[in-house]
Amino acid sequence: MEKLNDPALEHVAAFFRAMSVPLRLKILNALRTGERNVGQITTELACSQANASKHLAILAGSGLIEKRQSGTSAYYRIRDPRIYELCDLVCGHVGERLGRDIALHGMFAQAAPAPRRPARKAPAVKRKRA
Amino acid sequence: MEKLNDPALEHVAAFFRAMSVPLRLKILNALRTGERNVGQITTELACSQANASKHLAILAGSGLIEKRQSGTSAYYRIRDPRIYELCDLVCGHVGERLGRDIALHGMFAQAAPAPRRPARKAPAVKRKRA
DNA sequence: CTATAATATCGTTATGTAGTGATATAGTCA
DNA sequence: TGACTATATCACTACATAACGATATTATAG
Repeated sequence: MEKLNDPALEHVAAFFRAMSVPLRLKILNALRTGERNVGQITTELACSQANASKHLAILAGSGLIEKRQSGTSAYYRIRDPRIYELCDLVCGHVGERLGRDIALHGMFAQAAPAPRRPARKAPAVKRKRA
Repeated sequence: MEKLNDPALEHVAAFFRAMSVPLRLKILNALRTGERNVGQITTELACSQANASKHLAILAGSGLIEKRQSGTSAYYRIRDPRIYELCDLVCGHVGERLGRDIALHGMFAQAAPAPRRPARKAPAVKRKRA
């Protein structure tokens, strides 16, 4: 990594950015056991169809997953299972760091770091933001 | 990673987020050969002191680096060198993907993905944003 | 062609954040 | 003590983007 020029570094950063959203990690996780279409992801992860579609597109654009169209359905699958090695590496690392005494798959549910609030609260006020 | 609850997933995502900014990758890279103080980072990476300080703080907050105060200087160092294994893994992955024919440390400078524009263009217009 | 179903996309809002210049804070030395 | 140095922090702007609801697009079935 030492010898990377700026565009290359941007690609590496973009890769990490693709993995930096919980819902996308959940999607990758769901694809562990095989390909899924958008509807299945929407159901399994209990998110909106629009959101699932968007994040799947982002993951595909980042080269993490691949799309296969079949009729009106779009099936997505992991492009390279080595991604999971990476995830597990990070999980181990993170697990070590926070809660040296708490197992990673246990529940360290006390210290949620900024729970990603749900956005959109006021219905429509047309730019009030004073 | 399969068994992670939401707070844990957020931590993993936060880890990836910390690595998702080119300047921060450069900082980690600069720390490969040993600890550096803020001034050295500022000089080596040709960035502003404020920016260097901020990103160092972010990396420290994410647990990727550690701070050691010495007089007026603040020295930062890598907390766990295994980070670099991870970086190299990703670099290899990214390198494979874009430009199967171009070496990673070579120059694939043609396809810069969103060059991260410099922000701040107009000096001050006081909320015009119509 | 029409209806239906599955996805993708659009317009919106709220929020996060990288970078900047200016300033505050703290340690060192005369 | 005051000047100097190193770092941290502040206020700000520009921009990116996650989530939403609504709509457009596309393919299949009848």
